[in-house]
Amino acid sequence: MKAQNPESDQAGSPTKAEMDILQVLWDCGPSTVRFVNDTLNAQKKAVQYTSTLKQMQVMVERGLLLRDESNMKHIYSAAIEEQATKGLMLDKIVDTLYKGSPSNLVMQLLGNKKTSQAELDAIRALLDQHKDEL
Amino acid sequence: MKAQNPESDQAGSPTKAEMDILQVLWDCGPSTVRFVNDTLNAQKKAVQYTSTLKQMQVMVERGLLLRDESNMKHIYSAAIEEQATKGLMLDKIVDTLYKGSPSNLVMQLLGNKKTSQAELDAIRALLDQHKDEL
DNA sequence: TGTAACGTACGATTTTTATCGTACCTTTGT
DNA sequence: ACAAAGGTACGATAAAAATCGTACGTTACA
Repeated sequence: MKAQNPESDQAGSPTKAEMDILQVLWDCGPSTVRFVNDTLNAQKKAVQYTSTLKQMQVMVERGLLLRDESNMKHIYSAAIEEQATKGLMLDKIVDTLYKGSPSNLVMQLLGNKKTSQAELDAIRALLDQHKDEL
Repeated sequence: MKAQNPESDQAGSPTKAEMDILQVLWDCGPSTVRFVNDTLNAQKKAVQYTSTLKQMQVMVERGLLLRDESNMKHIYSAAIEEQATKGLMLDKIVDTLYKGSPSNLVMQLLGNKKTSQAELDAIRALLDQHKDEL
């Protein structure tokens, strides 16, 4: 049986467009549709105001956003944590692309020409730091 | 102007369903639709034979698969490299989720409870090995 | 030889995501 | 009072991705 109450459903992974919106809210905090739309357009995403509005309304239904309607200009905010959300998405990537093994992913990263020396050093530092915490 | 010849187009990122099919071909080598479909179903993906067939036909059009029609049972094979393809997908993840910084991604991985001690050790070993190669 | 098993072709449809137009409400300045 | 500016609601539609049914061809073999 399907859940009666959509509100209580587990929010599925955000789609691409949804992630763009969430990122703005994570970066800038609770905002109006106007602000989010302007930000997206400033970021080279040409999109109509009503499209963004609609997306955000849908996202409220999906449980991805919260909406404060006490003012005429509704204020939207992310209903899910940035790190937790990205963590889940990364988990899925690790599972589907790297047989569930994070080290396989790191191997890919190391072999990737795009990963700069500075980044490699940073990764190493992270590992060392993490080691100390054990 | 749009390319006249779809064959020559750059294959866009594979979709979810397409990745499932590609993975089978990467793992098992050139195969028939029947084999791919059986494999998917054995992996808990309930999907009809004709659906898989259609997908694979579309993927040939998209340049993701090659097809040998010399036999009645066509033999399909991946037209793109596994590592290269996954590398591109990972790049996109790094860009959109981690501001283009691989170390940010690794940080997430380290903080992730799902990453076992053994995995952490493996990652460290990779780093050490990589260091030696410099 | 004819029928069951197994293949491909291909259109149609469903589902999911994304985009937009139009109607209409509220605030503000004149 | 009312027009302009700026909001929201909501249905329609487009675009993308995924699924499937049906028609039809070929092979194996009883």
